[in-house]
Amino acid sequence: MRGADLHLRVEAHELDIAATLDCGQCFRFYTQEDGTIAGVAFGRPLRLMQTEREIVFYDTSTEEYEAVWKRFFALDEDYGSIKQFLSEDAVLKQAISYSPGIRVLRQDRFEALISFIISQNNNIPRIKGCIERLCRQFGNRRGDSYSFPDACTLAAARIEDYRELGLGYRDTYVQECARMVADGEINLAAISRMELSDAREALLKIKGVGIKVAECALLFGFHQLGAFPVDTWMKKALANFYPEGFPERFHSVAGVAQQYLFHYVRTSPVAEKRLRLT
DNA sequence: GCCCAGGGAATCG
DNA sequence: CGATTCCATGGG
Repeated sequence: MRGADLHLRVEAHELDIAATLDCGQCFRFYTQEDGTIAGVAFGRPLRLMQTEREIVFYDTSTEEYEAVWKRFFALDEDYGSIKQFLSEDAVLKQAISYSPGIRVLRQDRFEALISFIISQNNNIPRIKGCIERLCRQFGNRRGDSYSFPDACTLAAARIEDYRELGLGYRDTYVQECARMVADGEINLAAISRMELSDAREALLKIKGVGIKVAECALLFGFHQLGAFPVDTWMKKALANFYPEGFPERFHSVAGVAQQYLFHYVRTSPVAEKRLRLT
């Protein structure tokens, strides 16, 4: 049963799907040879195309858009206000103007948690490959691709079945985390309702989840915009731009700021030069 | 062969 | 407490 193509009038500075889906917060979207971007989220395949004035959602419906994609892309949030607030800081203003269409996605919490366990001491292209193989092995077919597997499936799978995926030592972390979720030892729904500090504490009980992975899961999977992941890139950025520490007044949306900064220092040639100065 | 990649656990002072 | 060290894997 095919849906229609939905044309959404959005300017690129409000939502840039290429930057948003390729700035290290999600790992399941790829740019195709025809220029469209395709991937899977919440078990639903999606193919997109962006022009100057609109984004085309192929083969979907207004119902699916309202129920799933609007929320996934945070199009129900006022990013104008957030960006205006963060732009009070000169460095953030620069990072935001470099890629103003980035938004923090609302991803599935289990998928985000497992994905960022896999991300540790790993690079983005290889993380994407690992997750793709995980989905092919344990997920369900959805058109041309596969859904992200659920906790029960990952918990029940044998460790030998993980080995060919190339996760390295992280495979036991993934299996054990899935088991804790499947058994109810970790209640992700309950963590969703917690305040940030309690949610952090809860996630840190999972083996393979340290501070950085917890912050990523909270920001990208639990939509805690105050979560603030610091990886090797962010360490460089903070040392160069904020030697006195990141401004406290941005704490409520520090994660959003982090994502603009992360993308900026990772991909901007200008930022790269500035980072070399110290 | 080396180093690095959106780090974390185990161990040691 | 902080600081090492080891952990699999692939690309540059």
